[in-house]
Amino acid sequence: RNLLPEDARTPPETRGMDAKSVTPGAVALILANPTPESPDDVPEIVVQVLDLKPIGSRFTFMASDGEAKVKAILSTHFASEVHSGKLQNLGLVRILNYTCNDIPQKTDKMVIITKCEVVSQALDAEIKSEVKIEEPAALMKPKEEAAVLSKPIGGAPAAIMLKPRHDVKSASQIVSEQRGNAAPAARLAMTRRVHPLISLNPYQGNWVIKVRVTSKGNLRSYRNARGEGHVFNVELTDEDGTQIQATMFNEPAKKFYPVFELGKVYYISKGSLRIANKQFKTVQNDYEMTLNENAVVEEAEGESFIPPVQYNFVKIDMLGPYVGGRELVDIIGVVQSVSPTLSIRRKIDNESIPKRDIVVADDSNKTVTISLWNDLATTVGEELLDMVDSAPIIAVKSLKVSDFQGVSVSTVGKSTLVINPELPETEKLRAWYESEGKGTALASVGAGMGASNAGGLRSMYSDRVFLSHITSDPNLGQDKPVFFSLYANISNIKPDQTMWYRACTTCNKKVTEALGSGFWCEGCQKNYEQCSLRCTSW
DNA sequence: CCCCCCCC
Repeated sequence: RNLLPEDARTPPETRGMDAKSVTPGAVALILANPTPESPDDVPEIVVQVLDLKPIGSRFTFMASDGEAKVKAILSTHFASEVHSGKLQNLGLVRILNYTCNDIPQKTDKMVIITKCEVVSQALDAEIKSEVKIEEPAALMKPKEEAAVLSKPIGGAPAAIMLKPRHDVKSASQIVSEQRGNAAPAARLAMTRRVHPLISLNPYQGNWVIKVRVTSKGNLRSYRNARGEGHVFNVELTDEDGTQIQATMFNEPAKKFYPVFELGKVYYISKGSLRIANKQFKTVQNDYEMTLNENAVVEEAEGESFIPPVQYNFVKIDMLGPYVGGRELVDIIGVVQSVSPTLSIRRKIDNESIPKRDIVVADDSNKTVTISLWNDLATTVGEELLDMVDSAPIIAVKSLKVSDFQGVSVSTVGKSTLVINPELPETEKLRAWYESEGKGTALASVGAGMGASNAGGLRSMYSDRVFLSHITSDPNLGQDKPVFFSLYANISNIKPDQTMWYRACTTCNKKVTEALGSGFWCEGCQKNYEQCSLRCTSW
């Protein structure tokens, strides 16, 4: 392990906002010490930010010391610094902790910055040093690192002496030592450095992560064309807030199901990573993890707590694009009504499942029906029924959006519901409800669509339209009416070739709007309150 | 390798 001697480091008290330039040789310093154990092992490193750009929810840039450059990626939690304008392109940042993403057979190194501070906002130009240096020490193989001597560059520390590390113990080492009876494999894993989740990749398997179980799925069995088996998923979150989904199959699924507990913290090693299928992604990570029988999972004791749930609330009037999709949504709203519990018989196996419908409203001035299932229907639903008169606010995580009644939502196995959550949104909603919502007759988000579609084509979004209960499916032919809803991109609909008209829900013939209300159907010779929307071509 | 999640 490569470390700077104490006197080569800049004392923390001199690390201020006063640095006006980069640390000469900074890139070489980083690459010579690719995985510092803690911020104490990181010398003064100030780099200039070049080519700052977003990649997904994160930002990358080229970290420049005026001479050499290295690709850098900022942990997700620095995104706000960029958005706020504090961290700017051409600005200076002091790197306080980092880890290098070491992909074998790849020459381009990447520094993952886990801690940094802004030293200066954008300078006028890119800093370019006149000094030429030779190959950075970085290109050496790990075994050769032990005796690196860095070159004196400008005003940089004269010599970078390296010493074996024995002075700083990582938390995992301490835990490891306290647990002398751990399995040898586990103990070995523990003595290694804890990697930030963001640094993991499919090409390098030698890591240990320290993560909290922030979602635990059921141990399910499945049967399909490829065979049958058992499967079990967890969502893991590290201290940077990076998340990954881990999957176990068959024996490992059974083995680890009782090991992983919601809210507990674990050291994990010897898992494998693969590119996550975008279609089924439940967390923000390009990769997903598989744990097989060789995986090492060790609880970090004394660190258990139920983490604050991270919500991504969708306003009720914005549920449309999620209809029929796989993406689950979170909703926060005021409970307006709670139905009795019903027993629903599942078609596939005749099993009875308790269900309860509740109606919630939010400050988009819309309501939506939420179907609660199982425990959420019985226990939680009963609690809601008891307090419905006080208009409780609920936060529901992981809801499936369907087109029933135009738009409605339903809990799934992993859904959670919190009554009167301590969130800023709760206060906002309460204020809205008291001042406005309570005294207003709010419409269901699905009203005017679905069975009660009387309004024709509704354009809710700039790039798409919501069509509900179209009575002709172009795949089935005009004469075979079906009922379905969809969101279609406007670009897929050719306005000049498309005729929209209102059709009778009974005979599917064109109807005319009746005087007063409803629709007159010539075919039925009857007045209807509802009609459907039909299109003659796609 | 799952990715289903119930009923109208």
